[in-house]
Amino acid sequence: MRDLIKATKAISDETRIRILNLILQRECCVCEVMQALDISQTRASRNLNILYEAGFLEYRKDGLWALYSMRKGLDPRYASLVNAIRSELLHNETARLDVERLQKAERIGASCSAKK
Amino acid sequence: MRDLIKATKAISDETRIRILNLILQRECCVCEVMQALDISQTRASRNLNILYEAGFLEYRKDGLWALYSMRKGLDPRYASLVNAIRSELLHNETARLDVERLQKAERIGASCSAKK
DNA sequence: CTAATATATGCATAGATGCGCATATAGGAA
DNA sequence: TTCCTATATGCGCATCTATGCATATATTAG
Repeated sequence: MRDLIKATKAISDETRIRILNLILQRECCVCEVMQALDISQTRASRNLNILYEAGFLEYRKDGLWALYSMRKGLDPRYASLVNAIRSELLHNETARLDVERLQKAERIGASCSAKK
Repeated sequence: MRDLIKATKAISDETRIRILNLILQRECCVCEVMQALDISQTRASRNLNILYEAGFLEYRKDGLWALYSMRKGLDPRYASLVNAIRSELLHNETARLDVERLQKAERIGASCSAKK
């Protein structure tokens, strides 16, 4: 019960739904998420961690980069939550634009957008 | 997006998951929910309304009683959320006891438990 | 009409949540 | 070592959430 509540809490937030949308496309690092959603580094990092803690994401380090991807072998219950999100996102304009910006994002960190 | 967030927020709460569990069994009035979960009238009424506003429940009045039931023709996205809950509840002891108490509950109102 | 009863709701409050700022941490480069 | 950079995190604050208490509303009985 606790886990299910944690999972549904995790996806009941617009920022995190948009992040899941990105990671459903491909593995992302924190700075790519920042750029694609145009949000702060803190916000990207914290929300990625919440999705990770809730059981949706895998995490690995590659040098300075923290890489998040969809967790393999997701519990069926969680999978149906992800499916609900997936079908929601199909016709969502914000989600489409986020993915578009993700394609242009570079794997450079917070300092880049800070220089703007 | 707003609707999906509203729906996932609605089910990311233990009280409301337990309420859904009852109503998945059968139509319930507020006082039956109070009795089965052993919670206050305010709490039962408010959480039922949140589930209703989120799109999970149907509402009808029968005399003094407010009757809530699962909404027919639930959007497929919502249905997969409900399925996640359903499979969670299958092996949940609290949920089992709640249903047991629901069977003993009587359609008498708040004053009953207030008299205790 | 009045009284009784089931439910809804305004208000106050404790606790949770989201996020920015500043800073800590960790890995790579020189 | 020292400097740079990507990410994580402590702290504070504004906002949201859940709930109890008291009361309002609505329906039925008499």
